[in-house]
Amino acid sequence: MYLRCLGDLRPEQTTCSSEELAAIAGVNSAQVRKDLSFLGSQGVRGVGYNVVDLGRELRNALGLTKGYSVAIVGIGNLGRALSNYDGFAAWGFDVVALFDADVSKVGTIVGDLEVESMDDLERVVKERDVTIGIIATPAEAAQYVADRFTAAGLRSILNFAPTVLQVPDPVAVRRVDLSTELQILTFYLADSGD
Amino acid sequence: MYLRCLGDLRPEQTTCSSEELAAIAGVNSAQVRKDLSFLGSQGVRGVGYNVVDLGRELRNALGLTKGYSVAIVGIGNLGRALSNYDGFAAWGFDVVALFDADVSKVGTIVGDLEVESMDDLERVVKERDVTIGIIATPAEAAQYVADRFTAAGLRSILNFAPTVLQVPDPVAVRRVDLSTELQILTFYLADSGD
DNA sequence: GTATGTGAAGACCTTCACAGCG
DNA sequence: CGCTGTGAAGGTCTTCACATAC
Repeated sequence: MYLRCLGDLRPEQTTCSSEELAAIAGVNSAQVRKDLSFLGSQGVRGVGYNVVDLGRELRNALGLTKGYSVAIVGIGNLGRALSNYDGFAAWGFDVVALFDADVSKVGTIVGDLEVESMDDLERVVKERDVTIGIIATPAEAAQYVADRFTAAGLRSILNFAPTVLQVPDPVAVRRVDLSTELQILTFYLADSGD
Repeated sequence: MYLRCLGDLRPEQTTCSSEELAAIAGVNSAQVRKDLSFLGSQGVRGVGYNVVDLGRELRNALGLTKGYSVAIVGIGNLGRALSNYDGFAAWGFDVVALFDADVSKVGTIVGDLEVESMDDLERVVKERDVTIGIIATPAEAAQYVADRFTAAGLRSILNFAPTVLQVPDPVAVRRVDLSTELQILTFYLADSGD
């Protein structure tokens, strides 16, 4: 988030205070300093943080120094949108493979990639050095895909299916559940008497 | 999340323990009981929670008893995917309006809706009783759209643009940032020495 | 003077452990 | 006996406040 906020600054701005970052990120300035202190002492007292240095250190800590190859399973509306999402490339993420269980979709072209068969998942993951798998399938298929990803050696999964995945310990899963987000909003609506 | 987990149970299952829910949700069983105690005493000692009753109470607390109308601004890949997303309807969310600033998109049909002009936003929001706004625009436009939404009286915004929105107090914003999710995964990768 | 880095305090969230009820 | 509901304990995260450094 802080890395993104740095991008919101005017390009000519060389230095940035915790107060300023806090305002952009919408958090407390003490929070910013605590968080950034994780990187070691990057700031200069009386001045603030050097924008370029801080950006480099954040990228470093996040492991964004090299590119990552991403595979997407489930080429429905969401999978297609993710395949074409510019935001990934901007941060060094490269979508290198698309899969779908539906044989009628296999072979079709989405963006500049061909949809491939689930049969080839393990092979392709290895050949193209995929490190992150995205699940954009219906809920029923998600656990199966997660198992296949895990078997293929992936240790990072982004799950858009509305299910909690069971995965072995070294595998990290992030879940994005669109309906849940809306439900959380309606909770606030109900709470404020609407 | 618990509401979703209830849906994962076998249909004939009338009762469900906190232990069982915890396993499905991937959390501690004490957590489940604490969370559900927010609803008042719904469980029966020695037995568990009545699935139907618990579902009703959760729906109630979340304010999911009535339907909500949703408007989407920004009909790119993501906006289009969201327009067609089945998962919303299943929880009583009804996408009733699509907007885009690009005049060449205005008038085109996406799903069963026509993309409308930003000029009509306030009018349409009122006419169709929209309560939730989804922002699927580029980052640059997001704050402007949020301001328009706020001016139109919306108090719930789901933001897919990679920006922190500044909104007045009664407005609730949830942010879903796809790139950030991937970056969090790479942090774990870096952390575990990959 | 200004802004960081950080102990200490406070708020919040999670887990334990068990009394109490069906 | 089984499982909830919940005080108490234990964590973790956030904020305050100020010594410290430029």
